[in-house]
Amino acid sequence: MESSKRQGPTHKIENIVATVNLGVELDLEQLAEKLPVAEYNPDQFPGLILRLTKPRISALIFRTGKMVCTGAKNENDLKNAVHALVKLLNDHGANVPLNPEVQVQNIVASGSLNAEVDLEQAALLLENAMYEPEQFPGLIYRMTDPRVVVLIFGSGKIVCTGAKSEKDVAVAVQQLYDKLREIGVLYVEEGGGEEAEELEEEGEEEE
Amino acid sequence: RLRKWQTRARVQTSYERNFVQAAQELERLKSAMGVPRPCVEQALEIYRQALEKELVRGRSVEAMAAAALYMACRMLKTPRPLDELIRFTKASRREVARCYRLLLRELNVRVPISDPVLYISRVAEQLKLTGDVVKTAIDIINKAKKAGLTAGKDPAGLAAAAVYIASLLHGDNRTQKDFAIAAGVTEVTVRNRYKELAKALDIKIPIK
DNA sequence: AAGTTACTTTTCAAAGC
DNA sequence: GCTTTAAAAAGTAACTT
Repeated sequence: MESSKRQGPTHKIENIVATVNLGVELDLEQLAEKLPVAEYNPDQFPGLILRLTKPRISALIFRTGKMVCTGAKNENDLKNAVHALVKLLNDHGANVPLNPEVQVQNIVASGSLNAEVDLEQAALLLENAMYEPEQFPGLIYRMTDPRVVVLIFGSGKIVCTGAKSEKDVAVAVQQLYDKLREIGVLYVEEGGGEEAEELEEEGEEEE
Repeated sequence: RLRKWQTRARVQTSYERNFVQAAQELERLKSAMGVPRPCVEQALEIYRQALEKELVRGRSVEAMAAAALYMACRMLKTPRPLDELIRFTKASRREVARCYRLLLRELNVRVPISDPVLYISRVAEQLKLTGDVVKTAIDIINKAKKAGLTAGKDPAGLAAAAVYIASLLHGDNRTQKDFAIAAGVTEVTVRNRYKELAKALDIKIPIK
């Protein structure tokens, strides 16, 4: 009589952080002057900030020719953004290679276990977990296998961060789901019809 | 003989001097906040362990002492909100929180999970409420836990709402703001938790 | 009281203080 | 350790209307 239509976990990549080595030293002052959209305050931060609008991707460009790209939601957008940035730099005095080396450093994904989680119980049963509702509503779980950190909320929604590949995210999310089911802290809505005791009279409150 | 004394003094300064500073700071916090003596003693023990494991390196005595006191109060079931502690320390909440996490990870101590019930007595005490109100509030919190309404919520906010509802049920007339201030949260939070609890637990509030 | 905006947590690289 | 970027989750806070 139990329909096993448990959806299982789902997830979506929200942000990819990658480093790019252009291999050439850059004159940030000159670039900042030619690119009015660029932000460059060396006193505040050594990198020049460029924001692309199509897919909203930001780049931090350094004197050494190294660059950090953030905001991409998939590797394809990331590649296109890097190409666009290279062209933009070359159109404004720089001379960088067309296909620089790109390394994904961090992937952030959001998702859902499609089941509510008893965070208090999970905190007691999981090894590397920290749950401090006074400071943050999510349970912080450090996974060692794929080395990632997952924020788990009572609603079953999760955030996986620290992954180096999309596969790591998928593996981590599935492993987390299996572990939480195993220790029995996942609950599907219907569950056992719990009661809500009555306490007093009826009426409306108004001030 | 002089060199021997200097050597001993040097050994003592690395450990003893820091410990004495922490003890003075904890004594100051106790007076300023009205923390029970057992909590200060427990905090001193935690601080001593932190010193032995060299966790105080590169950190301010104040931040580590505040973190130790926060942890001690929770271990002895008389929690004080971190934001309340922060008002009496020079250290930023960021560093105190960082020290607390370091102590949590490096010392093999078990700090009980924040329990809204432990904040009920504090709120009731400040507002001088009756034991019956406290009992009803605890009842409400226990039902809320069973109904899965407490996950991720600030225990102080839950306690404030539970005591507020209990007061209404017992005919007391205190404003939401009174409970919010007593619990150290905003009226908005008390109102949100109150509505949520009253609706989910189907509690009917009598018109006064 | 509703809306906004903003901050809490986690992750990661870059260069320099 | 800090500075800057991005992004999500859910809760709390601080303003404005």
